[in-house]
Amino acid sequence: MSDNLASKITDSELEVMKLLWRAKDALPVTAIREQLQGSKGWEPATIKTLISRLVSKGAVRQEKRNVYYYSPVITEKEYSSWATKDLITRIYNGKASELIASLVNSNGLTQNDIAELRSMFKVEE
Amino acid sequence: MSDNLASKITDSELEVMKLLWRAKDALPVTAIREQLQGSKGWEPATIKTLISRLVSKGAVRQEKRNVYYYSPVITEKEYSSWATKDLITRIYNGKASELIASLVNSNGLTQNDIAELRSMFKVEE
DNA sequence: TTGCTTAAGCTACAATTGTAAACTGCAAAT
DNA sequence: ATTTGCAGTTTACAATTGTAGCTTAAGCAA
Repeated sequence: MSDNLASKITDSELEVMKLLWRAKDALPVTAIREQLQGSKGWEPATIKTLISRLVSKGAVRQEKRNVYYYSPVITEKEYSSWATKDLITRIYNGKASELIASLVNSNGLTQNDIAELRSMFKVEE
Repeated sequence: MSDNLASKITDSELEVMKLLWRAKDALPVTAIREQLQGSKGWEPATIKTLISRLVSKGAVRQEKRNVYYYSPVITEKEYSSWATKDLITRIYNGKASELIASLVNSNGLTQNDIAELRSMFKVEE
């Protein structure tokens, strides 16, 4: 994912992306609005603006049916791994291990996380 | 660290913070400028603006001597662990283990990182 | 067919951010 | 004593972001 896409997804826009990622198929504005109006308290116009901006940024694709249907161009995995790498670059000198060390040392991990990680790094491969 | 401090440190400001974190003692503008003008190509005025903004945000403290000396109020560790938690909250559903899983699946880890993690999560406590 | 609803597009506007110039006052050099 | 330069302060200005209204056109209800 080029810096031109993900790097420009803002916080508000990310809420729209999350919704689209959850949806299995393309959604019309109506559906997007229904979900965000409640959870975010945004006006319809606000939601339309966010969608438009995502389309111009190339993060969301629109297909014309009766009405436009929107779906994500970049996947959630692409985005989140990009965001993680970006964090590592910006504040951990590019070293993932520093990120993890920081998590461990700052009590950023719950017992549950630790348990999961343990099984994750047990004996596989 | 409250959301009011770290959350508002912007990318440009972060460059100033990094410099102050590296310095053992408080620095006068002169010293800050010297280092950032070269590496960043910023005009003196720009650097002064960034410092002022950091001071108003409470991220940097100034002490009057002959001239003001600046030093960080929040530590690098505080900031980076805050930024990490913020990332986890925003895009990993609050679960650190999802962050790490993403790192693993997107080849964000070197062999070395993996080895470290394995010993980190093997048999302790 | 005629107006009502609403999608889509365009415009708005304040706050923040990146970047910097202008101004002001003190301190050092002459 | 004056001048000059630079620290500190104030102001600027465009781009981005958060938030939203206005306008236009088209489909649907009456």
